[in-house]
Amino acid sequence: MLKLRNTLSGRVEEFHPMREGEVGFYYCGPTVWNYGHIGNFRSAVAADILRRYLKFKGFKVNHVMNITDVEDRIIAKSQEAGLTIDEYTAKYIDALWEDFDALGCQRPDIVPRATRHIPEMVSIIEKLLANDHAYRSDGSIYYRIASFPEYGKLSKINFAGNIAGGSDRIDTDKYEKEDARDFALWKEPESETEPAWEASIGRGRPGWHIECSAMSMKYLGETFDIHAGGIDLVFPHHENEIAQSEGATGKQFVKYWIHFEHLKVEGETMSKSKGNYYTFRDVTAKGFSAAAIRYFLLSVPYNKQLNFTFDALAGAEKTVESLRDFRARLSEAKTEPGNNQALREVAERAMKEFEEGMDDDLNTSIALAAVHNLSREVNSALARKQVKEENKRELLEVLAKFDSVLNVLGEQQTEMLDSEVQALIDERQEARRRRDFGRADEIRIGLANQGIILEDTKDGVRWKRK
RNA sequence: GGCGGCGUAGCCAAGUGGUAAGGCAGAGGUCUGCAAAACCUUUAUUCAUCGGUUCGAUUCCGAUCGCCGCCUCCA
Repeated sequence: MLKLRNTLSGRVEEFHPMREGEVGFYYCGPTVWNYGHIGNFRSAVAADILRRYLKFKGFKVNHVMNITDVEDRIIAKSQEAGLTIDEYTAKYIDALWEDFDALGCQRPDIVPRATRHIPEMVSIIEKLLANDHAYRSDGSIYYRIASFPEYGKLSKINFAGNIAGGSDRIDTDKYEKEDARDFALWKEPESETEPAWEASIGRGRPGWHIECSAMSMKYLGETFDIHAGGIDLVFPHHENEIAQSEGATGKQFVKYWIHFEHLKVEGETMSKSKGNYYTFRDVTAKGFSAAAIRYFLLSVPYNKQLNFTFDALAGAEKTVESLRDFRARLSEAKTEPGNNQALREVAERAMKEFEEGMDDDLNTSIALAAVHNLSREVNSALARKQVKEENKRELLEVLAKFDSVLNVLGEQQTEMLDSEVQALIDERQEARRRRDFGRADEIRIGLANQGIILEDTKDGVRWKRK
């Protein structure tokens, strides 16, 4: 039974979807203007693991991920560049999909964009105006937080001694609001050139929060199962989504709120001024593989802060390589017919431990320990020729099942060596038979320089690309 | 100032009121012509510090120190 920590209750709860066998899953993805830093991908990979594990458990997942493209900073930057919103965001969105693919994150089923859902947002704002959850002021429309007593139920923020009381970070004079906490649903354009839409509620553009209410409810219904995102979105973004959605429909908006913890870099906050701000592409440019980055990012449960260091990443690189070697070794192993009962039990236990770990609020550390234990025990059995045909088939299935969630093993190498290289390998085997080790080593070193690593085993020569 | 999280071996870290998972790195060994890979053994008398509760605490409580996050659009 899958259990998840629900930010709403603050507890780990059993997960039961509203509809048998089917899950509505909305993930607040990265914003375009700040896209690409390695922290974005901790969240993206965590969302991917959650989605993949739901499928592992047999659920059909309707996965929606938004890309915010109407937001003050995007508008400012696109105007600076003299571009439309679509022109400005296009290259970031392309880069986002490239990086998603590289990291093995499945693309969502639906990727709605705010600019394409203005009527849906306007419709919610009309409802909120009609039932007094919203008011007009100075050409803009604001949400009246005083009208929604449950406001704060997600973030548990204490407004008495905080925002309402006058945190010095709130500029109360900036807007004509009834209450400093109230937030914009619809903003009047400040200039002629600013992007704006004509609507029944007036000419303007949406506030940041309304898009997620509109788009998630459009594709997943007024109440849906899981809404996920980075922990920094808890307040105000998700809190405001609840106020908007529940204010408009009178129904519970989301059953399970899941929030992904942040990444630290070398024990500190990642920031440009500290010089420890890395994008995914910075890291791959240093020679680390996307698979290793994915492995590292998922190696610690999503609800824990993870400390990003290059030492740890180098470790992840080795770990992924050895898991890939393990799968290759197993699938290439020459086995005899039959079934070794002890190994059947090893496979069953690994599957059980993997699933128990993942069921416990997606504890990937436990799940990976199960994978490593399996790898060690099976490698040991392989060395002793104890793996039979049935075991091999079953163990490869178990590995494939694990990797349907983890997705770090990648495609299996099916490539054939070209005849020239194969001839060298044959020549080396012949040289070894003659005990001409000078020639044998010469060939091995030569091929290594071409990126082909040879390993001598009892069953012959294995090769792999470095 | 308000609220929350964390501090476990060289590094990344899981975890629990009953005596410290897993990975990387290190050491020794097996195998090998030598490697590589793999396997075996080994690496924290101890879980930031100081108190308290308890038969027993790394785990619960309190204090202290350090780090991180949210409190305006930052995953």
